Amino acid sequence: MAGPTRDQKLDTLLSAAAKVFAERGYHETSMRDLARASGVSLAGVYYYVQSKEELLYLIQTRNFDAVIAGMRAALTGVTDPIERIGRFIDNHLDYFAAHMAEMKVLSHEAGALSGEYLQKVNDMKREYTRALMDVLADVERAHGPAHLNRRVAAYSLFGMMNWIYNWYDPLGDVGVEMLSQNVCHLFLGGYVGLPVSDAALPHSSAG
Amino acid sequence: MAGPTRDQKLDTLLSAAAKVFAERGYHETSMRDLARASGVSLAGVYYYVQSKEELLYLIQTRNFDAVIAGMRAALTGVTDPIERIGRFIDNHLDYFAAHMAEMKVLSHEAGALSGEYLQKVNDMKREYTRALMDVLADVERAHGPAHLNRRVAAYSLFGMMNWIYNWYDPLGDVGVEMLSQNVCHLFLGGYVGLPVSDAALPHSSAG
DNA sequence: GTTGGAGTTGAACGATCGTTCGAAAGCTCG
DNA sequence: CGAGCTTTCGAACGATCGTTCAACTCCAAC
Repeated sequence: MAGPTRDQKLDTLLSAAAKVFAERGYHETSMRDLARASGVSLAGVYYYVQSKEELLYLIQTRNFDAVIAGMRAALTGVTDPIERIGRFIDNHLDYFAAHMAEMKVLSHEAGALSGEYLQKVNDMKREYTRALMDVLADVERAHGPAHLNRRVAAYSLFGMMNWIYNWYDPLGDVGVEMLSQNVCHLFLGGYVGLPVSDAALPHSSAG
Repeated sequence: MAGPTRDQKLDTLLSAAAKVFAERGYHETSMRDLARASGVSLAGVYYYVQSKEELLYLIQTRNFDAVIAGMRAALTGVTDPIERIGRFIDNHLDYFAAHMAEMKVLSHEAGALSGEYLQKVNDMKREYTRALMDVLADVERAHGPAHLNRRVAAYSLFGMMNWIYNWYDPLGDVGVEMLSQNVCHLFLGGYVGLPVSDAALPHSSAG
């Protein structure tokens, strides 16, 4: 019969805030909007959070943490560079599609943070980008140097994946697996220069 | 010796506003910031513009108009579907790199408009997206059906191209031609499934 | 030199913002 | 019951927001 714990209430608040931030935008959203959306009073929000900016920071770091952790788990034990890229893309898009509001806030509201908050998120961004660049280096080691700049390729892939909050509907006629497969094909076909068989993509394996 | 005309002053104001909007974001920017950045008084801004939202609207439509007009011009007379895609990408990235602030505002501040303003920009977006989809249909007619969803491919390309405001520096070591060539290679290699020779890309032609 | 419109301004308007604070309400344990 | 916490809230704070307006300058036309 125990009521919701403090952390659970914070999670509820963060989830409600992410939804409103995603719809209206961070700066357009007032703390009164968040209070209304989460069912507490205006002052009540400040019992769980120190400031509006910390609210945004918590949404960004918690979800970015989950993305990075999922990426590490998806890559451990996988040695084939092509499949490593597939897993990287898969993890990113799966999480994105399952947490559209939070990931839109992470992708779109990057510049709204400042000071230490901004620095910590930027650190995670650097780490995540580095991980992708390392996988790309693996691919080139195995399949010969790509005919395009590695940094351009990496940010192009991030662009493909992060842009989806502008158009993708997880409940529409394009399923998440299809989306992920298409992005894999698009990127790998262009990056390594040869068509990738479906069998090489992680979608065909269980789990 | 004629001083700047009214339209020229409006252009100056829009250009200054685009720069500030790109740096600080639309909602974070106050009309007082814009007044300071453009060298007029706060009230003076309202002599040239009816509202802050109209300011954003003018930045978006004027530049979107230029992108669409450039695309039409770049595509007229070109029949080879692959080269048409190359021209489409080229025009988009060239204009983007040459007007980073304005295009960041167009890409990133899409949801800040409302009412009739939003509808008009959305109409242009639909028109531009349709143009790309038509070119993709041409490609498939010429090279056989692609092994990926056309809509996913189109929005992935827009993602690659529009995301650059997050990382690309036109004055850095990656030139605009290299960026455009890389994106062409990446997209065409993945979309039509075979490597594209440099000769097929519009960069190799004069102009 | 006076009129009249174009351009510009300082000062102010009401509204809304993020945040604070003291008090009230609920809960646990003696 | 009531002491001592956690949790919640109404009300208010100063600041800043977008916008307005009457008044001012400037300059060409008569």
